[in-house]
Amino acid sequence: MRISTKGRYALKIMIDLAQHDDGEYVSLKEIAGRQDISIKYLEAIVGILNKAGFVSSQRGKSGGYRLAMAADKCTVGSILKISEGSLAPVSCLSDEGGCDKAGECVSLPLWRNLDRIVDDYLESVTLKDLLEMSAVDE
Amino acid sequence: MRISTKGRYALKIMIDLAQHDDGEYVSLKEIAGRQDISIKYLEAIVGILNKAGFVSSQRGKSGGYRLAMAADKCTVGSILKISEGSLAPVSCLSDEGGCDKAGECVSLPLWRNLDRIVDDYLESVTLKDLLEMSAVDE
DNA sequence: TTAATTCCTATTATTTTTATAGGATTATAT
DNA sequence: ATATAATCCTATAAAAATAATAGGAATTAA
Repeated sequence: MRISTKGRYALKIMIDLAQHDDGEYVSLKEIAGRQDISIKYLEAIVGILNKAGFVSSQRGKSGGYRLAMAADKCTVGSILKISEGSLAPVSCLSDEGGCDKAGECVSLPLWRNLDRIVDDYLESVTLKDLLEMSAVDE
Repeated sequence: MRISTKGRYALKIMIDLAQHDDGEYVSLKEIAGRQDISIKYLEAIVGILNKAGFVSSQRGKSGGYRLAMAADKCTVGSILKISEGSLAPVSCLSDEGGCDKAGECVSLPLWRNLDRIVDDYLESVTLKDLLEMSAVDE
């Protein structure tokens, strides 16, 4: 049930951009330094976020990325689903068509419920929520 | 966030044993036939369940396995945690010591909550629940 | 025009997953 | 007793997914 580095780093990128959301573009170099992840790997992950319209980018000198939406409109679930591909606990929930034994599968209702519970929670949390949660501790 | 075949097959084994829980031992050959999984792979997985005390075994001719506890006392969560090793969404929740940046990690509370939500649900469902859920459909 | 940045396509290394193989051991049924 | 059918044990291997790295092209601000 692990979230891969793709999802975790995608979330870190989005959090970092939310923390530095002042209209300026933030370069991957800065994010890489703060989050201790290689620029090259970040490039691959932020590319997904960019194509999906979660961030907007500016090429060239003093370019970088910034959030394409307000931090309180961006759910953690949407970020993780885009970066991980799917959050479904079993492939028959995400693959088209699903399993041919779905009708008789005793465990399928369990996976469906689990999937819904996870999705409900992750869609209920926004980037803003995360920042506020951790700000309380300071 | 996938459950591997180890966890899924472990659950299938337990469900199969619950469905044939009449005091007799059920052989892996029977389970393999019904669930369409190779005997050899089942051996590896049922070994984990056996060591953990989830099933009891009988060697030799007409041997096999049976549930070591009542189906309504056995939670899906316990089966998946034993077979998968851990259900934690990030390693810092399951590895000892965790991450050295835990104090400043903005995402950690999220992972903690997710872990608790998943665990709460999976621990609330027993093998008996699964059988009853699917029996309704018939 | 230079420097800094994103963007793009490959490639590679590592780890995890998903098994399979072969035989030793054990207990039942005949 | 003995053949048979099962679990049990250790090792190996194939495949897939994960986790990056590399090199350079394109772009843009200073």
